Amino acid sequence: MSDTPGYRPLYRQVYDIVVRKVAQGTWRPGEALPSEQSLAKELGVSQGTVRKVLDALTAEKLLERRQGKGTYIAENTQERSLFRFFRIARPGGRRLTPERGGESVKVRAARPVERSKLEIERADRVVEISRTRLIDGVPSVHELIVLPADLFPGIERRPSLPNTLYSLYQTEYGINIVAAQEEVHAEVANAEDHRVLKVAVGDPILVIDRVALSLQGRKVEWRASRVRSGDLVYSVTLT
Amino acid sequence: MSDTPGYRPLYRQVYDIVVRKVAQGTWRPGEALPSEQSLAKELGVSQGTVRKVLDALTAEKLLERRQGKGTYIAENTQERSLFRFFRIARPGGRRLTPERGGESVKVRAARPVERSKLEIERADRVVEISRTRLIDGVPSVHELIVLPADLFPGIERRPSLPNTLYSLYQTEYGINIVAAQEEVHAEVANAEDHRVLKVAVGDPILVIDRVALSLQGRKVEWRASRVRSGDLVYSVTLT
DNA sequence: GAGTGGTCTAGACCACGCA
DNA sequence: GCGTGGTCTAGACCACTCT
Repeated sequence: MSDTPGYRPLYRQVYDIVVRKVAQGTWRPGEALPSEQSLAKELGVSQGTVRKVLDALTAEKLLERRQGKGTYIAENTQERSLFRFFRIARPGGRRLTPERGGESVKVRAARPVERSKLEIERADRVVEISRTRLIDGVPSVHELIVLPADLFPGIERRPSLPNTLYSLYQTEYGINIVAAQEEVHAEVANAEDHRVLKVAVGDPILVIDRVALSLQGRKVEWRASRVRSGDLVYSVTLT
Repeated sequence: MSDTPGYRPLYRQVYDIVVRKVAQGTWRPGEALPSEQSLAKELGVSQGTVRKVLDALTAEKLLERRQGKGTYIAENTQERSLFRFFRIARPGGRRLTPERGGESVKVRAARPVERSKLEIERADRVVEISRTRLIDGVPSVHELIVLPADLFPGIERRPSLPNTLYSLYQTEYGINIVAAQEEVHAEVANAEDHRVLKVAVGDPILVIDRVALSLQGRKVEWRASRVRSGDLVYSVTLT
């Protein structure tokens, strides 16, 4: 016998098959999957087993089910992505929608900290995106985003980037962001913060460090966001 | 017809029954529930329906299931509570266990901000707990905790408070904390931070504002934590 | 071996969306 | 009215725990 369980429930195998089909793009974002019945027949299992898998993937937000219609690949639409991963709000809870400010994109060699954050090799290149986001017209967030260049070929030549990058990752590069590890800490504003965010040097700044994970569990984005911390908060619900 | 669904699945009713029994203390934390079979018979539904409910409540962390043994009321033990709601860590991810520092408890009238945060009435009284927590022996977190006094009778007369208050709420007052809404922002250290946390005035401070919700959905605790932000971060995984 | 939760099946009926 | 997912049932067998 091996040291791994040795016992592998049927639904686990079905789960892996469905995840692989989504990851490989056999089904595209927004599309409907085959019905439970036809999936069950195709895979040689009961409808109940298929149901268990689809329910689990729906809980993980990879799928969406609509009674009477079908089961769909979840789309990282603008609003959905924002509400899921953009945690900046006004004190008291009102969620916000940032607008796009200035941005720049370049490809360069990875620095040590980036190799560590993204778990990539010494020789690998990265894409660096620097951008400012406005809230109610005011520059409020400055982001430095670093991606492994091999996963996002040609991204630096796109004329412009969408407000929510994750929908771009999904539709153009087949990369589904399913989770993000964030670390938040406080700093005081430096000269660049003063220039970009129009805050006084010495004012408090909220810094959010994020590593985003793909469906396959790979670290595909590192993002450091510096946020004006007068009337904005980082908001999250623990369950 | 009414404007509410008008349709109420069986498992929803069973769900409510089980939640009520836990909330009322019919079953105590750490105890085993009756088996699926006996619950099903008692409630006049199939085992599958009971299973659906118990699985859901397990996902919500109110129950724990152990194959071959039974289904148990989840306990807010020290470690469990800490890992679930204490999000302070070292950069890079290592989770920390705070130790108890000085604390003081008093009962007084509620202030306007507290009435708003806890959704209580003008005349209600509150318990105020002020305490310092140490990390690796260093004063690192200063907390101001406010509770509706009517929910926690006599708490101010306890000789000392445990490190994790939520296990006390659960075992002594029958209050299960199931979720918390947190808002994080940055400030610069004031004179009190300097005194309590030994940081320089003007250093960055992380402030965490939490409202904790009970199983019944009531706001039962408001907590403001001020955290030394040199080598500590607020760490959370978005999914 | 007895009792528990975990998996899997087959089938019935319900609620919903759409043509 | 048809096809979809959602609920509910009954029963079989498996894996785990404890005695």
